[in-house]
Amino acid sequence: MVSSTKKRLDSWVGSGGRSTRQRQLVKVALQSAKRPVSAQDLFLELGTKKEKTKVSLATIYRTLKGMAEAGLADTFSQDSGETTYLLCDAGHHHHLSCRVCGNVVDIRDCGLDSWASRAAKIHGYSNVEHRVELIGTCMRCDDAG
Amino acid sequence: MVSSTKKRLDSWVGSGGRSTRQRQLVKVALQSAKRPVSAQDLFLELGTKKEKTKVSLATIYRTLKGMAEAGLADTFSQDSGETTYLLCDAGHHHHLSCRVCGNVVDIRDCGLDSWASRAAKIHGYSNVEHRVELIGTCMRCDDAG
DNA sequence: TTAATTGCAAATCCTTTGCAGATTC
DNA sequence: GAATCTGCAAAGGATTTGCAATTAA
Repeated sequence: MVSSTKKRLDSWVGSGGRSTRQRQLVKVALQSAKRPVSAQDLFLELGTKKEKTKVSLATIYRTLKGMAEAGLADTFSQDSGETTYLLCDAGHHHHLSCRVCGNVVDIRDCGLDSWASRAAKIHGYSNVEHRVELIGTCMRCDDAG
Repeated sequence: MVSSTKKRLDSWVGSGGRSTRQRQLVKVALQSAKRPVSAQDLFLELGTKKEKTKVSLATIYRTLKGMAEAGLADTFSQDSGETTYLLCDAGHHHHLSCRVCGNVVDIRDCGLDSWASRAAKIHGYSNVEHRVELIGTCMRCDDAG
């Protein structure tokens, strides 16, 4: 189980946000991740590098939250209770992730709107949004396994 | 955002589990809920009733977790961080919930398997599962609003 | 009887916050 | 220089766990 959300609020990075060493580090680290990562993950990663890349956990939490609220990242709730983040571009899309390695690819043009409306209408629900997650095995892991 | 899972493990209620006052109370309370409820919700609800229906928070957590693992309940991760539970029957299904009142109805026969496989194949993923959430406004809330 | 279960309180884990000092614009 | 950040440590909130007492079978 895992779920994602996206809010759209251009406070923060969009307007008024300042460019600091730590925010750059977090953004870059997030960009190079191919799968959702948690604040703790980034904290370890950044803290390990020999250079002066250390960023406090509090700042990482604040930065990730800000990016999510700005719509720059999608969030996922892991079963463990922690929240993970993945850089993503705007617009409606879903995620297809590998059950083995965790890699995620975006699915655009899902084409499920009419299906969703129909399904909802049957139960008397209107104004439907849908959220989909696909979990499979990616080619590489399939070959390896 | 909100997500659900279901594991299937017949430990617990299925085999070896004992029938206790507190487990009955939790089950009944869950049955009468039309929407996902948290351990805290049930704790308050049970603790409020005048009769001797009080169950400790720890037991409620343990019971809910057990029911989820036994496949008797679906779990949802709220944005707030808490986990909510909803009684559900077995088999593949999705949830359509009302964004206003939270009521949930099950969607069976989703018919999205081939759609999902196709979408996954395009990206080289095999063996796909899909998870869907529909969020709309139910008839009653639509009229009221 | 006896292994399973409960309650309570302490312990975890993840995340948020208050605040003083460091920074960016 | 002023409004924003950052870091640290303390605070929070949800959930889990250790353990002695209780209870179902």
